[in-house]
Amino acid sequence: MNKQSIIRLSKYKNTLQRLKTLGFVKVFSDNLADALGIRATQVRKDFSQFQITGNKRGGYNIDDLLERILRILGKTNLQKVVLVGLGNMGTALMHYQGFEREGIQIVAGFDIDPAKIGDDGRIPVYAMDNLGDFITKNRIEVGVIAVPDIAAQRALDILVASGIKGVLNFAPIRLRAPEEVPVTNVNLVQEIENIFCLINAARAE
Amino acid sequence: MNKQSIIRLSKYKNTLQRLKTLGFVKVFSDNLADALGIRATQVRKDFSQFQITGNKRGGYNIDDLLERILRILGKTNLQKVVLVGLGNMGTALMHYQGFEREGIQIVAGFDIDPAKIGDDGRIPVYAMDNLGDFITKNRIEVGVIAVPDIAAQRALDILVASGIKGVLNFAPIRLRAPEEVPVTNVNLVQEIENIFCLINAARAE
DNA sequence: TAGATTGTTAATCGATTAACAATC
DNA sequence: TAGATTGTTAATCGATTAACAATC
Repeated sequence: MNKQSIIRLSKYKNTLQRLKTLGFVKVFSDNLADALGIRATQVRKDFSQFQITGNKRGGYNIDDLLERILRILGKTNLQKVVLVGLGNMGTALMHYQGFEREGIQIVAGFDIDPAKIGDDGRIPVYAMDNLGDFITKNRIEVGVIAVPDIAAQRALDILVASGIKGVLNFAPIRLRAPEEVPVTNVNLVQEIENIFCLINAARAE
Repeated sequence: MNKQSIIRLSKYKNTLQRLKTLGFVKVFSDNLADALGIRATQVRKDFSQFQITGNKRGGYNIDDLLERILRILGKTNLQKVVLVGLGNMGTALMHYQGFEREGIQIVAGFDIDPAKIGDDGRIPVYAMDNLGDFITKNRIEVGVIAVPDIAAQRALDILVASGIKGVLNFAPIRLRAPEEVPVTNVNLVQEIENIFCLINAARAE
């Protein structure tokens, strides 16, 4: 229901998976709160929202808890995404190991540059013309946009028209999407600007 | 004062720069609100917080407004940053054009891998051993961490010990830093997980 | 039982928005 | 002047936290 709590859900998951490798069997709201730097009440409130219950006195069973969270996060299956745009950022994302490790698979890349099209044996790269069809045929739910600003809205329109359900956008521009298609923006220039701004603000105090 | 309003400040800046290229001379709180998808009162409240005033009836002069905002954002000078870790993400950031365009300059990269050390004529890459000295000597204020999880805390410690003022961290791990050094995290796996989660939540409703 | 932990209700806090006086 | 827009105060909203009853 609440976007913040969904983000925390993903963090609980990571913490739980680590605790599990350490041999932990149960966990208390207090433990998770410490790990995330929040309050224990918040943890219990979050779980309450998703109808996750624990045992008074006994905390939460990690296996049960993880299963519930993974189901809520939609992680019971492999999560397939397509990548649109193979510039610097796109290429880095393509090679980034972290996704596979978390059950996220980039199944195909798309670019207008013919030189980038082909299959190096890992992830195939197709021409932009094939984007719509690919999404429809393979029922892809999530697309990542890593094209230049000017091409971003066009890319999004194709994704939406082909039935995409959600988008992660790296182009530093506000995209127009129908309400039912969530678009999350990652703007790296802005992130760095914010840090300088925080530094400046601290200096001014 | 408020982190949200600082982030918006950066967005106002982008919008204003675009309006300026279109030949606009003045702008109303309503215009900026539309551009950011927020309310006009919020825009005026933000400006009020930073002691930016406009003209009743006449809106805000774009040049004046931009100058004020750029000063608050610390954009009067070139913003120098160092990049620690030249894996996929680090390399992509190194080649990303968007920073230079906004007055952000990656002045050096650092990596443990000797094969990555050198100077291709654009941005020099040094051994990790030189990181601390470089920051101190060049009075670098912001560092970007793009090393693997396990190396991230160590990298941060060096940055902090050398007097860094703020950090952007791509390692998917919570780093411990002194309170006065803001650390902003970008976690791409988490961003994609959140999208899937939003999709799932929508389906459940 | 005594102590510890959950789950929920009520209070608090902070950020956004509505309302409106000031004024160009 | 009439109309439009700013700047601020007060109301609202949503999210976090404190308090505490339930109970293992």
